[in-house]
Amino acid sequence: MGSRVEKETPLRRDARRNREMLIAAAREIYSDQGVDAPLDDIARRAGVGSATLYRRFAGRAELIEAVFGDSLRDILRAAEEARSAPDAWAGLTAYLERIFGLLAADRGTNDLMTTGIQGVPSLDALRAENHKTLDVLLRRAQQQGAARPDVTAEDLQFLLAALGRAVPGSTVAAPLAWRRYLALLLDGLRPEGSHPLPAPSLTSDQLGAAMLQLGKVRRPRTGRAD
Amino acid sequence: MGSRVEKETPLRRDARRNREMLIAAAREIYSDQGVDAPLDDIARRAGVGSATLYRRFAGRAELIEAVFGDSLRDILRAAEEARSAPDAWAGLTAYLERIFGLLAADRGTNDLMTTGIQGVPSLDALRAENHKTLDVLLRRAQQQGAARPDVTAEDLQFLLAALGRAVPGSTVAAPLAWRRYLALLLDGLRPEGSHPLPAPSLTSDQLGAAMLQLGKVRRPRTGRAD
DNA sequence: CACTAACCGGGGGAATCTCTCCGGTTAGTG
DNA sequence: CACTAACCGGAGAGATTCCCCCGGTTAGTG
Repeated sequence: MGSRVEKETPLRRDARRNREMLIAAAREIYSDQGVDAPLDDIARRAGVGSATLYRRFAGRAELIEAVFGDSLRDILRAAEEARSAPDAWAGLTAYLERIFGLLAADRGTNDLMTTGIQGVPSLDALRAENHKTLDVLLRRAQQQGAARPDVTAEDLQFLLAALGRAVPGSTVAAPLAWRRYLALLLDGLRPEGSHPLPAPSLTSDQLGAAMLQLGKVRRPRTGRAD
Repeated sequence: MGSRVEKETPLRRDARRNREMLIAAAREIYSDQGVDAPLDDIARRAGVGSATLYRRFAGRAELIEAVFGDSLRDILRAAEEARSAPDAWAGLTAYLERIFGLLAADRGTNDLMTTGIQGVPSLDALRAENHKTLDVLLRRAQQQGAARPDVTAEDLQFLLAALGRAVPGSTVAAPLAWRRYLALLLDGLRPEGSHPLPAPSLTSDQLGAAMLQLGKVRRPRTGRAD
């Protein structure tokens, strides 16, 4: 993986152009179909052969990194910013609303944030930042009496992934339905009328394992002969 | 798809035996891997050729029906029973706990109840009964002041599917973690400290479409969505 | 115990997807 | 404008999975 010196051999103009076309095509297709979309589809959409795709990117993870690197960095910055809200609950709400908006708008971003995709450096950074943000805001909200004290950042991450994963389904018919479910989730996090939670929260490692599983869902086929 | 069952031609003994072996094998494999497991795997586990499987069952849906018919009928009865609880909230809680227990224990049942698999008659009956149960219990709980008035049965079904879909992931590392998340969800449904919900609830049709999407991870056929 | 309709498993075609090989083409330079 | 290293796309190998065809086998009957 050590191709740290790409600068000394600049790509020829046609190669560079194809690389851009591939990234643009991947961005569109990922947005519609998610990051599991066939790589051949992406190559075709870019108007190049599949060999060219594999020549420019070692595999799916590297293409994802190229496509989402920038937008993930944007989210990262938003997370950092959210942490500075004086009213922690308001900050948490705004942050989650922003995240859900992204999950609803782009299937690829959704896959990235709700499953345990491995091998994308920017994604690891985002996950760490996301955890930190939720942890900080939740703790502060708890101190401020706005959030129930027995809920953890891992709980929030799990629920975010679980709900987020379902969002694209509802988005087809009702683009803004996610607001309703996020509001319901948030109300469950408030201290008023809360009942003690059973079972311990997931550990960070357990959460990672759970999210890895979330991605491994293959589609059930039921009607084959149509 | 008129599969008029001809009871007048009873299966030969070897054929009947193979049929039972196939159902038993499918039950085990579905439980581990979900209902999208390769049919060839099931045939191999049953010790027969794949042709035998296709000879006994028209396709995946018919095998699912044969495997889960009985257990689905059990759930159906439990639903009917839950509706008669005097304390609607207690009934609702008990019902959801029962459902989540099943979703956590069996991946096949999970697929059946959290996605929009088509072509399985028992499943359609179960979905109808499930909706009715949630609707009745929720309304009664609202009248009794135990549930917030602005939540609908469709909301509950959506959240049930969304959370249920994520349960198997957490089950690997922490078998009882789902209790925690169900408790959190339930607290969000209580009237104390609830805030008005934005956006309208999904309609029944929209919910159906959303659940259909939950199962589909990959793109449809060549070209358009079906 | 012989007969035959029903049954059986393996093998293979078709579709899909990942990744590589190879002969032809082109960008950039002297 | 000629040269060549870099680049290109199509074709295809290999894997996976659904589904059916075909020649051999067996359960049940007279």
